Amino acid sequence: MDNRTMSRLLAETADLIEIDGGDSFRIRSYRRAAEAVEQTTVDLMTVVGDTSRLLEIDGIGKGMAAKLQTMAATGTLPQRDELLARYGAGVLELLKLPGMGPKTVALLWDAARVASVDQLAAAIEAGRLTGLPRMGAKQIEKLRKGIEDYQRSAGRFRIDVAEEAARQVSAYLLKFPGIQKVTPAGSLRRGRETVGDLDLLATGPGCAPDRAAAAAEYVASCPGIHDIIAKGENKVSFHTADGLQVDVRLLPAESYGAALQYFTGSKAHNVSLRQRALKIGYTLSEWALARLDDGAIVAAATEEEIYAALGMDWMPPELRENLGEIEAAARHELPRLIERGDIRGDLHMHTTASDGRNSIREMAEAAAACGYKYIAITDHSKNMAMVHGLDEKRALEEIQRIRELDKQMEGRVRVFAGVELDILPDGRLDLDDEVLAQMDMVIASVHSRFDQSREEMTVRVLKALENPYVRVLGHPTGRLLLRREPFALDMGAVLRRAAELGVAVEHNAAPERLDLCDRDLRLAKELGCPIIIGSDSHDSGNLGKMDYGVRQLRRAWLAPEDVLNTRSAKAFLAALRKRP
DNA sequence: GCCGTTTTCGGCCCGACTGTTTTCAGTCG
Repeated sequence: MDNRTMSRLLAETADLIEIDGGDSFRIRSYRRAAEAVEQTTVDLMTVVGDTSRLLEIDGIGKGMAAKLQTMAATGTLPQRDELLARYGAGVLELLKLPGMGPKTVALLWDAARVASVDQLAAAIEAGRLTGLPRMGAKQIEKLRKGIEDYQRSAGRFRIDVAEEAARQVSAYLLKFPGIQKVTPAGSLRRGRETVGDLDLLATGPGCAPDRAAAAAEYVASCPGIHDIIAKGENKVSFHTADGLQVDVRLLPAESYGAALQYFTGSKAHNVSLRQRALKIGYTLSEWALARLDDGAIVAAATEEEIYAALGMDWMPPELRENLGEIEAAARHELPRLIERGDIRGDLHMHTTASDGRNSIREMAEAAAACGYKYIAITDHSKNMAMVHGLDEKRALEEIQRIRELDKQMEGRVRVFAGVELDILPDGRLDLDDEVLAQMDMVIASVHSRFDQSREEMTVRVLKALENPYVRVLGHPTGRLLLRREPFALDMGAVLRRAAELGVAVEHNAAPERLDLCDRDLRLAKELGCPIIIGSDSHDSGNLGKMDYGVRQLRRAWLAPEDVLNTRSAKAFLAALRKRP
């Protein structure tokens, strides 16, 4: 059983205890443990026999350690099984409906024996909900709509999709005379690869408490709104046509910093920060940091002054996940995170030779315009027949063309010759070594066969790493965001071997991939595995999308020196050629 | 159920919005 499954079982147990009316602090403990298990870079299956290793993890005490051991041994958790037997598996899904919390689920189960989304829909149709406590006509209509939305919407949205929506709504908001500034908060600001809903914070003279009503009216008539979820004095929530929930908050300038801090989150970061505030006699809310005794405001206008009043440095939103950033900020030891401008070369791109839209020259010119000093052209190889992948002959021809163009660019941008190989199901590569020997950079990627088991996939990748010409492991998790599950792989074993061999692991920055999650990246750094980032551009207009991938690197606390392509072209090549 | 400059018991984050209330419970972020 992997960490993710253990985490899910713990989180579901928390939900079930909550429906069952259990102690709220115990529920919180399960949730905290679920998060800790999800975040840790330790593969719990390998240390589960050693209780002291489990207790080292924050949020895991004696009780949770025993539960982890039970799960590892039996594949299940008795508490969860017991509650599931009582309420049915459907109640967990019921909890995902908007406006549906544990109390309502319990009520529906007690009063109407509703235990799934389908049963709820049927109960509403049959009118069996009327007359129940807290179940007026409006509430029932809300549930009916909630079911519709739930069945329509896919859940989370890719960061680039959310960012485009944020750009459009912001542009509309800024046309209102009383709104001067709009900032996205929430998981978009923290740079998560997907966002559940979009938080936009607006401020300006028109957002003052006595004047915000007109602004709220204006927000509610934003073009493209599918339906309004809520409209208050300083908040308007709506769905866009494609199902993205947008929350717009109107805030006075004097508390903008407190609101920005609060709505950026994460939830775990905020809880931890508030506990810290209480310990030194302050209370923190979305309106201000204030003294507990007389309520006098200590800081509110900017994030910097709030963190400073708590004895901490301001920290980039990407770090705010309660993974040690609060302690580091208090010790004034926050890392200098990598930035987009630190990246000196883009190392993964395709041209018209395989499935790209532009020529080598066009890609090189676009890279120069982006400020890059070097690029690697890495078209697909022959096994990828559907994209006209290169066989040995064409690969050699392409190397020639790249060498010529490199000369013609006269050092404005160095152009390296590379290839994105396919790792065949048995671990062999699909081009001959004689050809690979002439490449500056060979990326080996898995492109097919998602039906292999975790063990088979691990063996396959480990075998490919042994080829001495392989310098980079490309999209090693096979993750395509929101489309299908990545293939299972023993990342610990793969990254450890890659580190031993000096093979770099690539974080693929294309927004639909972002295939190393921040946990994988933290693990790679811990194991000393070289890391590179590439845009996987198929289009010269795409190179700027590197930004999304860089934000994942920042979320994993990576500094410029942790990433190979922050180095000069020469130093980069030298690092790649370190392999014997 | 976890945790400790509050340390082995007694704490555990905070406010807005909604709908159904007639002073508040539930949900959300």
